[in-house]
Amino acid sequence: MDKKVITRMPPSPTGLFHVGSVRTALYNYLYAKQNNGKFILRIEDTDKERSQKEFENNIVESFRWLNMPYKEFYRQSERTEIYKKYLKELIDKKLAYVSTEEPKEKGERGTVIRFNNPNKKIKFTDLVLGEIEFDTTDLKDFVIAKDFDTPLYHLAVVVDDIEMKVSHVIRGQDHISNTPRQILILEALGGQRPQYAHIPLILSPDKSKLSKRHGAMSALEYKEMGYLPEALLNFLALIGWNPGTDKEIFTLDELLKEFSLEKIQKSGGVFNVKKLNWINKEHMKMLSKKEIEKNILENLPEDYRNPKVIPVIIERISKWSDVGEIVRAGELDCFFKAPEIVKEKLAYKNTPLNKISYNLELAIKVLSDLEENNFTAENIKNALMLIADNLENRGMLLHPVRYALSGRDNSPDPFIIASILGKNETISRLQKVV
RNA sequence: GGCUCUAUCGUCUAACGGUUAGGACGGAUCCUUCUCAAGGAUUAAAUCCGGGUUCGAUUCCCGGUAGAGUCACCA
Repeated sequence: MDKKVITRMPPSPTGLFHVGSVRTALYNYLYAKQNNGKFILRIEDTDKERSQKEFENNIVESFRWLNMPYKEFYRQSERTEIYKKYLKELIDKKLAYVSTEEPKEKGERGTVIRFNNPNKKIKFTDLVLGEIEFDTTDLKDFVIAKDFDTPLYHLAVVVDDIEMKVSHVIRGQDHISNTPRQILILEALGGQRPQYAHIPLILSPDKSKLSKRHGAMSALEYKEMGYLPEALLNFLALIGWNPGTDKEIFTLDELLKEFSLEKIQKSGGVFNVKKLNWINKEHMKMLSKKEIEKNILENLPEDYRNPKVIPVIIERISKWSDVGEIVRAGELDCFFKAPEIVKEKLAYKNTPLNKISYNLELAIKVLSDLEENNFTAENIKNALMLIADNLENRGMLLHPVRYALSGRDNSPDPFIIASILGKNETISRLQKVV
């Protein structure tokens, strides 16, 4: 009978929950859930100085946004008595000792509790990296607690993993050198060794560990930027893992089906925002019309909230905050107010202006013949193309019409713009220009 | 520097020891209504170096080199 799979995510609330941790959490979550196991969130706040409630809130909120529910929640700061019990046991068995020493730095104490290092070789099999061996001699008798009420990281982690019956420790490779220390404590306590899986780090474009100066780091910043949580998860999952097939777009459910520890990469992967944007766009395409509409409208300034412009916007964005960018760039202005027209820009290549204005009058004529309720992009296109195709170049008609309506060098095509503006406004803008 | 780990296109990656080394993002070119966007097509682009083992190494072994992580009374 296999033991129950229990995984955990142990962030310390000393900063905003960042994307590297999101991926670690995701792998832990997926592995537990696909094995009918249990996923635990454990706040590692033993450092009273650096831990802050607002960061804990940020962690919890991140999990909520990402839709990764955990079955149990713990705070190490509430478990002091438990650590104390184990600490005493260690000391009773002479596996640790109270050490009185000269403080080397300010803030250091005169007495601390040190682990009695047996100075041996520790070997373990990592699920990602394979066999790994460390000589723990150079670790010396490391400190495991400042006093009985102030346990330090390694002690707290090991005690909790024993108490919570954690079966798989899935964490970043930056923790690999912590593993021998923790195994030492684990053995002293007589606990059962979990399986270790040290996953590759997420790197900055310069290949160093991801850091703040390379852009957004915290999970919730991606929420602010209007990324979809499932897309972020999809993207992160693919750094350091792949299904072995060509499939790249995954919902959380699909990830749950396909994820496996065996296919995790050994070396670090660079965080590539362009790929994130592409993945996010693919996820946006899976959204219902209603959801898309709601999100775009929310990101539009109030006087720009016309549902008609949604089709124009959706094909130009890869995340919701891009809506604001488009507005700021003035790309939507022509739908809401008459543009400023520069006469010289009206001409297509070197077509003389009198020829242009003649073509424009032709356009006004056919558009006037269209019924108000038939004024669709499709019908406008048909009507205008009839004229344009008889010209030596379609641009001789299409360009001035588009420019007259938009006042921009680059814009959506004239048919879409006209259909959004409506018959009256379209014709009035064209007439004004003529 | 010590310890540990890693090494395929710019990036993420695929390839029972035998493939024209495949896919995706990004790039370039072209097409699709003048421009933009979206879409489609095409294309450039990689096995770190040197030895072994083998009939045959991207793949296995060794050595270099390069990179990363870590060396707290933080986690």
